[in-house]
Amino acid sequence: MTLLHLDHADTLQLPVAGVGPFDSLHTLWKPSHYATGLEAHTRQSSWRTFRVGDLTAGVQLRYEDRTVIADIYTDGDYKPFHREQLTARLRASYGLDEDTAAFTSLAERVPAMREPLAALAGMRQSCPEDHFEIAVIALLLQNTTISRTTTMTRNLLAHHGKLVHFDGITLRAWFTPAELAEVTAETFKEADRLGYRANTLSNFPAFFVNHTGEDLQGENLVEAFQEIKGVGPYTAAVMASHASRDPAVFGIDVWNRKILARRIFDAPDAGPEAITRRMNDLFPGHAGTAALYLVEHEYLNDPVAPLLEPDSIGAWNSALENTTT
DNA sequence: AGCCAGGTAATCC
DNA sequence: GGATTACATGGC
Repeated sequence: MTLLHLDHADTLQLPVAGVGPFDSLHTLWKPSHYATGLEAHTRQSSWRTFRVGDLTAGVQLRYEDRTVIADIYTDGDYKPFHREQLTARLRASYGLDEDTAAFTSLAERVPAMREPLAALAGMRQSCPEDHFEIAVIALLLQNTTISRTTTMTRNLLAHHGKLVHFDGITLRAWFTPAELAEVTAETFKEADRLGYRANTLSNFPAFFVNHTGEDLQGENLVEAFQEIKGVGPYTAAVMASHASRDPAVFGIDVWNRKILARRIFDAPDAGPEAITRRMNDLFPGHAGTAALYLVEHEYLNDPVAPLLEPDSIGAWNSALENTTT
């Protein structure tokens, strides 16, 4: 795969709204998130790629004086509307306009939340993926292990995405729905090893080409997304909670079910209804945020994809650039 | 060797 | 309706 070099095009200053705490490290980097190659993090700096329309952008992020500073690197004509789109995308992706005060005051009354709050206060939900991209992630999480999810993600991005270099880092970048529409279900199955998900993924490009952002406004998103064959309640809830950033919504699965059962019931497992009811009782309107804090705290001391040390970036770059598939 | 993974749809009664 | 089962694949 060719390595695309991105040039510096802009610097965005993104002030964090409100006056409450802001945990920049755990907003930009989530200890529970698996490795995709789409982002890299050190304690001081994060790098992430975005597809914005026709543009491929690399972004370097850091935090100073209550402001997230984003250096933008691109592969082509950078226009004022790209600046607007990226600004909106970054503010939404990292919840820079969201206030955590209402959640915090609820959480302070719940013993199970004492440690997560102490460690993570001011953390926002992060979702740099757009609707299409998070749908692909949620699909690849269905009924399989993280190890296989990681392999399938790597295959899809290596075969159909891009490889870019900017600001000293090499990263993968997503394909767009239009680009993925060119790929057959047989390729998804045989080359990308998606198994039965191959047919579902083939349904995604058409849906997202036909439903761009606004026309899903006002719809019941959890229902709307389930119009796609292969997308059920779990995948739709993940998509909807990220699309709407509704702090009350969370997709419950075998993984977070066990984590939440342990934290709120002190039991190894519990039924999904019982967990949902209890979370809503404890954190009315903010159960999704509460689940986020409990899950990230679970992984805080043993992250799925640990932070990089600055002197290991060379090895990171080589690993991505030498991938042959 | 089987069982099970950060589910879903089809097919039973 | 709710309970069961096939669906791909790979790791333990």
